[in-house]
Amino acid sequence: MRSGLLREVRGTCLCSILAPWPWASRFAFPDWAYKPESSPGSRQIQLWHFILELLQKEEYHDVIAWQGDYGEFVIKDPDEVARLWGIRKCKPHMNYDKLSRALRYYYNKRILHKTKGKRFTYKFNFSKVVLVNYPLLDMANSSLLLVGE
DNA sequence: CGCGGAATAA
DNA sequence: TTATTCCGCG
Repeated sequence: MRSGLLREVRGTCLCSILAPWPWASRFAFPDWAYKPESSPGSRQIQLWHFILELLQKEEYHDVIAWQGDYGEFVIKDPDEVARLWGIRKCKPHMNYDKLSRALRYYYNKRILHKTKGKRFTYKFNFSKVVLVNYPLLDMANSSLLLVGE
């Protein structure tokens, strides 16, 4: 996969977070963030997977990037993110209005929530997401994953 | 902008 | 079920 960024925690493949914070190395991303569309069990690419994908690549730091608290990110260029998402999903008429509606559906699912007052800023509920994706993961021994929420 | 209902698609 | 599309409201 992505050698160099990989860590092994209780059998679960994790990738170190690519963030500018000094304490960033203490945290990690579960590998579902990098799960290819073709992998067994996964259907079409999900929006939050795509968001994580962009967040993980430094070439998009002017488009979308981590900023603020752990799990918090800012969409610096809404039109560009929408354009990229539209290309990925073959939806040429995608725009931020529609993309943001999809993000809002994540609120009830507890995958994301809005950082109120901060424009284009959302925050991942990593602890919830990880529990959902890795129900058997021993959270007591994976406190590094529980910082969000 | 940000929100969430409603209809519809895949 | 996860979006996509459209939209009225604050």
